[in-house]
Amino acid sequence: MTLTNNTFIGEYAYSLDSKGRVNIPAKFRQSLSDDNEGTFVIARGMDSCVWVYPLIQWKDIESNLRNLSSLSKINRTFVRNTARYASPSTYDKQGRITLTPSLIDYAGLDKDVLIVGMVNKIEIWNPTRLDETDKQNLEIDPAAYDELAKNIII
Amino acid sequence: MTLTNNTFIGEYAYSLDSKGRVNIPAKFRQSLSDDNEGTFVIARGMDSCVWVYPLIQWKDIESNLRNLSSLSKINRTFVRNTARYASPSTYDKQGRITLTPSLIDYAGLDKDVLIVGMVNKIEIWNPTRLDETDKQNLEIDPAAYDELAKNIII
DNA sequence: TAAGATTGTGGGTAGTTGTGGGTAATTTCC
DNA sequence: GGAAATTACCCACAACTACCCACAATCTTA
Repeated sequence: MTLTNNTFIGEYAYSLDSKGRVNIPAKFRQSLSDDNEGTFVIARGMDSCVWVYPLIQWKDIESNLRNLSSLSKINRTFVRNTARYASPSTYDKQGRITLTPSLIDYAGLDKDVLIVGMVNKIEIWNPTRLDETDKQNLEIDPAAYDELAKNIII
Repeated sequence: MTLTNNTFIGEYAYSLDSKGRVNIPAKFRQSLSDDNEGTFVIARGMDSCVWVYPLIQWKDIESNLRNLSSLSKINRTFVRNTARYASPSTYDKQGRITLTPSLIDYAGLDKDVLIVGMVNKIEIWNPTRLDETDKQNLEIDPAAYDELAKNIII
């Protein structure tokens, strides 16, 4: 069964090898539309994880960044922080992408990693860090959930 | 994998040699469209770094500058500061461009440099200075940053 | 249940990339 | 016009990356 294109759900426990490669779950690869040419863009997540975008999704972000004038300091900072840690990565014949040392370090990745579908992108986590993040998020203000409920129907 | 033409993302730690040459990352060179004829224009960045534009991108900037009337003092200052330190540089067989002593001095470049993709241009930094700039930018008004992020879905 | 196909993981090899230095051509200055 | 200094071009090497092959475990299908 193939879901909508470029849509990722589910969780997978995979491993990062000595060369910095991680497998992209077969289901995710099948969901990736052909115009991505087997390519993702990896970047720093806002939590301490790696974000993996389909190439065409990233191109949208890129074209938004391109329209920000560098005369404004805040624009420069924003573009730099977003683009700096991003890098394209095409999966190999075995279905793996290669992560950059910088991102492996940022997300604190070790051998065991958790791959999480986030609908329009993918997250790669150190399982321990995800646990910790989960615990912190239990303390979320219930009012924030109410705010969210206005925007989404479940 | 070829991304969009003349688009640069990612971060690279390279070195400036005794002749003032820096390598342009292979991925950046591959992204450069043929009509640039292997040429970049280097200029003073607005932060303390060197800006590197693809030639055709620079030509756009030039034509914008051309349209600024010299009747206004700020226009004159801006045009002068932009044009004054700019100079074209074609990469050699090894993929390196040569920087001018003036720009090396302005950006405080030493042996180790950091090359940052800024989507439509490239920045060359002294790593120490970039760290300092990063720290200063943490004090940026978070509201302004959020405002910016709101318009770009990441 | 058995055979075949698919999926995740590990490692070897050849080509590419970054870096240093040498030589020839060009420019500058006296 | 000639010498010195600068610039541009070329070669060589080491490190790294991307590609390829192999195998084991799992899932699918007959």
